[in-house]
Amino acid sequence: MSISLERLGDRWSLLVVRDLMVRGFRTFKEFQESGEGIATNILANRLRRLEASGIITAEAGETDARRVNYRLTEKGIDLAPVLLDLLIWGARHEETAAPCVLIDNMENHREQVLAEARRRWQARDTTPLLPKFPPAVSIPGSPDRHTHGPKLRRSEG
Amino acid sequence: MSISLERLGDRWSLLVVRDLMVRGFRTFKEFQESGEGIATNILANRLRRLEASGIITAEAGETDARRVNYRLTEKGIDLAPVLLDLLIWGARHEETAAPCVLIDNMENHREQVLAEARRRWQARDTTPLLPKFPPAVSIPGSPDRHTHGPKLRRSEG
DNA sequence: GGTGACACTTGCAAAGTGCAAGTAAGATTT
DNA sequence: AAATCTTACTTGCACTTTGCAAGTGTCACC
Repeated sequence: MSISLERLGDRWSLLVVRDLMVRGFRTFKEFQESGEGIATNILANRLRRLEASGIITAEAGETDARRVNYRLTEKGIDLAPVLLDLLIWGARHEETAAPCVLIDNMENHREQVLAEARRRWQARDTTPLLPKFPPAVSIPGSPDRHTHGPKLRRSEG
Repeated sequence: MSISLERLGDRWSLLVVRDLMVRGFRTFKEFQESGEGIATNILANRLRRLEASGIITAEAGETDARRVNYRLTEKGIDLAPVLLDLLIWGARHEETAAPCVLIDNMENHREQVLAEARRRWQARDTTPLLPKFPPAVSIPGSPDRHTHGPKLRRSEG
């Protein structure tokens, strides 16, 4: 586990992976403007490190050669469970923009969410897995639940 | 998720949480001598930050007042899934000391491993969840599988 | 062939980190 | 009760990493 933290144990690396995975980012500019406020030199450095670790790949754009398209490797997409758990943890214990329903959804349909993330990766489908935020992610084949109201957290009693 | 990384996004914080959770550490000295090589000032700083974030608590030892016993809070033990996934990811994709069987065990009995971690936390049971390494963790009520031989990783084909 | 977009570099100040040494307070030994 | 030891830190200092602003090189489009 300490080796994992050697690769990912900083403020930015996992955010880059997340943006690739759930927000469908592919280019330097998208990361830069994502609102997280990562400095360009750090971003460049992290992209290189992630590439060196085999977590992402970089390839020149087809239509526009200036563009560099970053993409998760299999090793990278295998980080999905970590990201999901971090998201759930943050939503449960910190102030977050993420609505309860969405989190519940992710906790209850964990395997489906992960499968969907992997599917999109494989299909090169860059539709964001998580929307801006209000609308809940809809898992194909899972019954929709109502969209409002705070819910008791699992382990609060 | 970015809030999660604000709390835990560095080289050491999650290692401290892990040592509390699976190695049964409780004191400053144990962390210091754990072999990971954390500097004492950084350790002190991280313990304070984790405490400020409500992830751990510090209380004076009962028999020896010099001793400070650190303990995970509920918020802290809720990081168990993150740690488990990081461990599994590292074992699958990086060189690790952890034997395949142990990892398989953890992947296949995820919920049981997490339940066991929580149980020990609740019971203040500081027996390490993960042994030194060779012996595999035995989950109560789960059939033992044979202990040797490399196994195919799930997503390698 | 000039302009602008994109993906970076570079320079520099500020913050964070690692190491060695020191300190304070409680326990233990004599 | 004085000396010593343990534990949990803090301090000082060199070094590294980060953040911000500005600059550079390459390509596409007009």
